[in-house]
Amino acid sequence: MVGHNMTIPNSMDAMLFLTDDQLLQGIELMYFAYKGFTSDPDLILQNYTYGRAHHRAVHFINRRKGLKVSDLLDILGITKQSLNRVLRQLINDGLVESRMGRKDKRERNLFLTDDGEKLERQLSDAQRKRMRSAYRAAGPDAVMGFRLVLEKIMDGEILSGSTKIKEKLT
Amino acid sequence: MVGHNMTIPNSMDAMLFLTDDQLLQGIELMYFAYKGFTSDPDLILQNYTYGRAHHRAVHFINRRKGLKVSDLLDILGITKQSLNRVLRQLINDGLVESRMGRKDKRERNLFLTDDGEKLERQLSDAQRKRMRSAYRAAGPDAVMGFRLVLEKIMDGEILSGSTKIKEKLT
DNA sequence: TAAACTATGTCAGCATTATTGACTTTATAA
DNA sequence: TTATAAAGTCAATAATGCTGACATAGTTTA
Repeated sequence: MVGHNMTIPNSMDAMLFLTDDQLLQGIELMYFAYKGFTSDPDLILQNYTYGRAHHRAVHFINRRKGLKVSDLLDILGITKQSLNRVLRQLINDGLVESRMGRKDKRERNLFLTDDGEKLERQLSDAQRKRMRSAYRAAGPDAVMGFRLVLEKIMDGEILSGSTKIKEKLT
Repeated sequence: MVGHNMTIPNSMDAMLFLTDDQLLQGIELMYFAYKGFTSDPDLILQNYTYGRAHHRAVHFINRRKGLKVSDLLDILGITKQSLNRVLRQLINDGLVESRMGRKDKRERNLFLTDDGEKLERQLSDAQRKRMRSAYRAAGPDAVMGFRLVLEKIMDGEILSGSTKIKEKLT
């Protein structure tokens, strides 16, 4: 008897990595790895009045210096009301600077201040340290596979969401 | 000039996958892939009064049928008060059954009811579908690398947290 | 130029999911 | 029998998301 949600392997050897159990293991791996992935920055953030949402904002402002508010909204995929709360705190606390657009004065370009860069580095150092040791332990070939699978997992998301994200990533 | 947070490659070829930029790309990849990874179940859950926390509970009760409440707490890494709210709803709604332990009557063993299994399958189908197509597109070697890197990312987390999780995973 | 649209910001209210702390009930162990 | 353990509960609080409504300034278009 084959349940309706069971994968039926056509060629056993080639499809073994696609059995339901393999997929469920991958799903749990994603869950636990993501937990580990965020745990170091989360610990650091406890010393501040900031949370994960602040980390994300700071990360992407650092990576795409001078990006517009609307760009950040597209990247994060949240509402402007949600982002605004976070951004307002960061700006009031002097970690982020919001400069009026030069071409279009309605736009605001976002930058990290020196203090903002300090926090970004602190968070990034912790997260990169874990990634580096994982990459090193797994080796270059594994890293290629890791990246490839993650890109494929993203793919559907990007198509169904904002198409601009892919450009922003690279 | 080399900043204090720059990786200094010893042998250029071998270390290229460990540059700060490569690591930051990996970090963003994790972020976006996780978003995609949760997006399908999240959509389904909007038709119910449930959220991601319910999904997790249902997933692990299905995967480790009859597990104790304390096991679930260890796996999820949340407080019993947080879990209790979610579990109470699932039990009241008839998706989860809580049976008194046979050896130790203080313990409660958790099971999905038929309705619980129905929901689990619905959520799991969506998530596995995305994983399957990603795995298929990336190929078996990439999947091996993917799994290896995720395990390494987890490692630190497990050591610093509940050691029992690793047993529970396999 | 006047009207429509765009980018940003803000207020208020609400939902989900997490936290801490205090306490109860029941059952097992010392 | 007293101490410990597993589970459940109440109350208060926090972070982060949402919707809806609205304001202000600047740009486009008719």
